[in-house]
Amino acid sequence: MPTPQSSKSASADTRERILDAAELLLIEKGCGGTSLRAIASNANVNLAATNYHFGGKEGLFAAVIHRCARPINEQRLASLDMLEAQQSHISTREILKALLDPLASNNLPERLPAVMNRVTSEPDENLRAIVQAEFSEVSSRFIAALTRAIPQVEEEEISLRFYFVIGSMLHLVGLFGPLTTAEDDNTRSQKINALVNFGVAGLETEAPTNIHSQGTSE
Amino acid sequence: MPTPQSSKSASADTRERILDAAELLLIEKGCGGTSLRAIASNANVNLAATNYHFGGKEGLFAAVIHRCARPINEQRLASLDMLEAQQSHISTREILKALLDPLASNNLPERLPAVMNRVTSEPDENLRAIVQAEFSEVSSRFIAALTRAIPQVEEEEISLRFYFVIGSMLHLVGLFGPLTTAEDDNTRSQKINALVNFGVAGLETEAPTNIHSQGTSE
DNA sequence: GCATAATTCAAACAAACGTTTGATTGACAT
DNA sequence: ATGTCAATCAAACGTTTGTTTGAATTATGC
Repeated sequence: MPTPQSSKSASADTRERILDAAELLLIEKGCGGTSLRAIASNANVNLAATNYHFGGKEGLFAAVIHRCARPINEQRLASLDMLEAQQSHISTREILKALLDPLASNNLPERLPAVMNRVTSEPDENLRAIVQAEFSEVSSRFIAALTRAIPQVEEEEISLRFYFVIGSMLHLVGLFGPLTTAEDDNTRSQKINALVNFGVAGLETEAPTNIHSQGTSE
Repeated sequence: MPTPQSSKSASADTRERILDAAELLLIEKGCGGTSLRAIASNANVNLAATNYHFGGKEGLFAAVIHRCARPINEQRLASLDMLEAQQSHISTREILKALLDPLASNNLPERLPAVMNRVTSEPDENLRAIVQAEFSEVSSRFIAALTRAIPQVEEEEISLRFYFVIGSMLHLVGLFGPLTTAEDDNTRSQKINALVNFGVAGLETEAPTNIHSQGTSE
């Protein structure tokens, strides 16, 4: 099992071509619907190269996830670091913008949102664990920041509402379309902004959760 | 291609056993990860029966989706009908409760939320079309009701926020766990209630969507 | 009871899958 | 030049896939 690391010049091209093709097909066909043969064909490499460089199908998709998630999560954490260094109290809106604005930035890999949307709903146990590990720091850091920003809501409720925002985000990037190469970035950032507004209001609401008959039905 | 309709007595058992097994495996392994052999084995029927009764793998999963989605969507539309018949103005909360409370009701097929969560993120084009057709009436009816309930927000924005709620809902039912047979129904309805509160606040917010620098970053 | 149709069954089909093998190529250091 | 190792290649491995076939079995109508 060689599993070589990225050497400087020789096979770096092949590795990235494989990752590009795998990323594209993962978005279009999903994880289970993408074969190593299709990846190798689209990447113009030999079939065996996929196993040679990534050890197998699972290792390949893990690499795709890592390559996609790392830069956006680093940007999120850097934005949060900057906020926490500059001000003592951070608003909910600032936190959500640090979390969501990177999705509208076009200097990031464009297909990133689609990969996230596809891979967070994979049934495969191992892939789910990889995704969870990739996002665990972002989750805990942002939940902690939101808990400080919204002291009137208890942490457990904040945590739940944070996952509501994540769900909205994933659904939204799914609506971006599977291949939004040159989609109107203006429209995209408008939708991200709408999600920020939606999330701020939802996170900060003090509506009682233990009431039994808030509506008139029943 | 016989594709028989459900005859009264004979093969109804087989059909439902196949649907049950397919539903369970669809939740656990996803659509692409489930083989007809595994379904037939778990259902204690012959492999060929799956193709005989449903015409193929795609027809089988379409039947699973239909059997799962129909009762809950009928309940949603019935609740909305009742609200619209009884009162001239309906609150956002009442509408969201009509949409989401069925997920906490335990007299519905329990595995329904998990099926929805799994199938709404399928890459397969045909399955996505089936799901979309199954939910199109619910979507349009509830968006229309929300537009009337929240006149201060334009319809396009309401539509977008509605899909945020749907995204939160799907993510939440994913958190319910893949097999929540006897999970604490109390906990589940509490989380649904939290989602209602979150959605009401997010839907009704009048935060401007065209502002350029609401936060302090940048 | 008998004919007719619906259903179940074991068996096989071709195709596609992930993975492995062993030879061949290329680059680079000595 | 030569020896060494990383990288690419064609080819095949054994499984598993969805689907089909034709006979056997069961239910149904007369």
